[in-house]
Amino acid sequence: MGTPKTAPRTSYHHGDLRNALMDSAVELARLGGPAAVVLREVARRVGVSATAAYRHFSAADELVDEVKHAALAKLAESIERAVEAVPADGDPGDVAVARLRASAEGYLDFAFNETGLFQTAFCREEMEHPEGTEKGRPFAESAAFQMFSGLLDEVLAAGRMAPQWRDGAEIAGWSMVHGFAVLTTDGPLGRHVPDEAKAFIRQRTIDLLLRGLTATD
Amino acid sequence: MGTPKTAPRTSYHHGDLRNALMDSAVELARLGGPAAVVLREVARRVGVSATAAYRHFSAADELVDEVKHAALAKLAESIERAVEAVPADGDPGDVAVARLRASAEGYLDFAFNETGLFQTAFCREEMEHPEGTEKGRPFAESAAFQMFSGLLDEVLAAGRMAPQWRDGAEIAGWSMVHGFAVLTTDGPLGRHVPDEAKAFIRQRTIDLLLRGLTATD
DNA sequence: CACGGAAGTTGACGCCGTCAACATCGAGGA
DNA sequence: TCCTCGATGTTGACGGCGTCAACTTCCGTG
Repeated sequence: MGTPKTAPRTSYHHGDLRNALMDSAVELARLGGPAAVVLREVARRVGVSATAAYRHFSAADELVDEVKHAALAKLAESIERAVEAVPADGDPGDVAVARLRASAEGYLDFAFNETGLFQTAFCREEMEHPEGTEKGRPFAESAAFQMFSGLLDEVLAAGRMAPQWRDGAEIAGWSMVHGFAVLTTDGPLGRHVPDEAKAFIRQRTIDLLLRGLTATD
Repeated sequence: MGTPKTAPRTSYHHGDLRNALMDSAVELARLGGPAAVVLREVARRVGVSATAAYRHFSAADELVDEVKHAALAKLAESIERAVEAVPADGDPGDVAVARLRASAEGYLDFAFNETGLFQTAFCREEMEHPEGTEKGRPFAESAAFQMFSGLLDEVLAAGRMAPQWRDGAEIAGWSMVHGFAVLTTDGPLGRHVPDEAKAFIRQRTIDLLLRGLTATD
């Protein structure tokens, strides 16, 4: 525990402490989720006294919130990567649906491959962010949510979705993917379900979602 | 804080300390979620020294886990109540679908009305429970899950669901309802979405799920 | 070149979970 | 009847946590 990762610095001042603390905190979150982001441990790893962090963060919770938003950004990246990897040729409706599906896959890939960061991204917001700022902003304006919303618009425009089902579809769809991620990572399905079963129900869950969104009744 | 809730006891021994601690812990969880279940505070409220709890729980985490399972049981009750309230007359298919819908409503009612307990029910399992015991048992054998599974069987038997979609439907459906509950209680949708909007997307989410499950292709 | 403020340090406080050692009480055998 | 012994509580202490006040170091600017 608490092994310093960098050689002890030479000068009294660090020079880039804020970033160093963030990097260390993100690493801890990656390995152990939000609970692992412990101020004193973060400082220890950077080789600095615990209270030094207070020159850059108003409280430990603020540091966690920064990590949280970094994790959210990485999640958005994972989704975007998956969506962009879908070949754009072929029937526009098929492409739109494939891209939507890919967004769910990217979401779940991140949840499984970066479980600690995923948990941190959705842990309780500790600080109150002022209304106007980037972090106080409604989740509906976040990068990931906007992307998902755009993908649904594509599906609608391609005629693969009944217009009366468009409204609220972001949240309904998000709920399903997120719920599956939560239940199968830190949740009750995490430990007792073998991996191949998880892979099956993962596809099942996405299939069911797409079926609900694109059914033609 | 720390106001004792009962008159200071008269005898050296409490007599029913384990239950008293549990009640107090459940109350704290109800008000503040899993993080509010603090061993010293629980003991303080019961009017007993902190270490007395160690005669009944091996560690603080064990106490939290007990609360967790109590909360899970209450969730199952809420679902059951909602399902039983559905009138059983009319077309069997309609009844089966209505009961399935009611289970989702009962789930979400609990999440919104008892947010602290809901969060506690799904917080990370702190202790390792031995394989065979009631608490080490797979979630798939829990009361709530079994009930949900039975409701899906009813829908299938009533011919309102294509058989090839039955497999894995518990988890897919559970994911959607759970995801919505998580996102709108402690999650990012909790603070910024007004209540009437929540009510709309709540129905939307359930509708989408039922549509996916019962669509006739 | 002095000097003022930004960026680190030390030491302390109260909170937490936990342990070891001690105190109290009630049930059951001598 | 009394004695004892195990179950159940208590006290005091330890280390770890977040945080504050007071002090120190160093760099950029006038």
